[in-house]
Amino acid sequence: MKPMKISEAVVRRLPVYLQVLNDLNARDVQTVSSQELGNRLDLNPAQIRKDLAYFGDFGRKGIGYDVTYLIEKIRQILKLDQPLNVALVGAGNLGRALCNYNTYLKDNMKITAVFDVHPSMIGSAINGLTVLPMDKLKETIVARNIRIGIITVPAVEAQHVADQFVDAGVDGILNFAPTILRVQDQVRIHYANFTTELMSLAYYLDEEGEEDHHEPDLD
Amino acid sequence: MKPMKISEAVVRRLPVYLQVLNDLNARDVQTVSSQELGNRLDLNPAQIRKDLAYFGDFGRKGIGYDVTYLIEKIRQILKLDQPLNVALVGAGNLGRALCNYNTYLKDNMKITAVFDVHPSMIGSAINGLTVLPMDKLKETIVARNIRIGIITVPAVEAQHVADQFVDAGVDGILNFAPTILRVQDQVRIHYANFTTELMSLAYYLDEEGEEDHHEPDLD
DNA sequence: TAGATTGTTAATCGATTAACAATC
DNA sequence: TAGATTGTTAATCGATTAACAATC
Repeated sequence: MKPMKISEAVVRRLPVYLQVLNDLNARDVQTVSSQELGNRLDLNPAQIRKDLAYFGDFGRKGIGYDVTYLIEKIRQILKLDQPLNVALVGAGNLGRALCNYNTYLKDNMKITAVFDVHPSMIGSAINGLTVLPMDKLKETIVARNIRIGIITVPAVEAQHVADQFVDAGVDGILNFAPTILRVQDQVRIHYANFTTELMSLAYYLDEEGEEDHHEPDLD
Repeated sequence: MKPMKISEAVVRRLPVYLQVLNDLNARDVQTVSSQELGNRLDLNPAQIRKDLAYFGDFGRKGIGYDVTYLIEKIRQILKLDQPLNVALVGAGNLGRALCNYNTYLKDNMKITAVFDVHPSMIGSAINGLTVLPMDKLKETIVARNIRIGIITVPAVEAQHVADQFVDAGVDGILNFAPTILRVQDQVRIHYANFTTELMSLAYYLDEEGEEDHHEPDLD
């Protein structure tokens, strides 16, 4: 257990490594080098080695990394080797889509409670879960040991939901609403906002065209 | 038109500035300082000023930034002042949720075509759009001047869909499938993967607890 | 004028990359 | 042994922040 501070950039790359490793594993690849991983991810091999070395000596000089072993190790680092209960507020289109994605069962992360403010929603079932009213939020989160809250309500309601999550004692929030949330420092917030993503993508349209995009006619 | 290279970090902050500015605008705030924006976003005011100064002199010394003017300018920078047509492949739960989010009409970005491989889906309507078969993809993208493709299919199909998007001539792809895509360099790919987001969030659980989280009993 | 706040330069900080001894 | 590849140190690169003259 090294007391070294790991940068957020490193932590964000770990799930991506895991993604590629799972893919290699599914194709029965036994061993992979940082070079090979770098190719697949458009990342510098030295960076990958350095990232992994923060957490231990997972590779073998002259050989590379054992795929299944590295998967196991990264899963441990990300705490995916133990169950993680998640609650979701907002049983609209997006919320329901996420609930149905409980494919990530294999990663031990599971949405175990769904809430909504709308009386018409309450009591309906989504992928085996009954939608609960907001006044059951705190007791459910405590009783089911829920650590993370997902917010899929409209932007105007998001802060209010966040406050209730924090009050109920969650440690992290994943916010899909297009708004900034203010919470106590010890609660971590990640944003998953596709509008933002789409906007930054829009910036780059034609951007490369300004350099040398004079397509030679190939007829 | 300065020939300066803008870093990706800067571009990714612009939509977030826009979010906050729209919020201020909705509450009839006329003017905002970098200090105030920094407070709301947990960002250094100097960074905000520097980010904006890459694109022009939008502020007034001693006063701050005019909210509506800055919104207009950022929208121009992100090319949100002109229509941007988007196509989506994968009319499952998530795909339908995104189509129904065409709230972002006000930003001129609009999903104008939806495709799916499953015959059972084809012909059905989602938020006014008819789901089309994949063999109509290229002609539709060309005909409707679609610049961006959204992928909401399972991971194993994602690369194939990406190839078709690239072949049809899109400039950017927003990929929701949990897999890395390989495309020609001039096509830009952004990833919107909540599993990844959830995993990196999981890493931080209890992390702050190791520092000094000895909650003083307050009874 | 005094106070506030920008745009920008210089200083600092941190992250990425190159290079290489260790070793499989 | 020769070739490959790690883990790690040092060098480089780039991004963030501090500081301040300009000016509203």
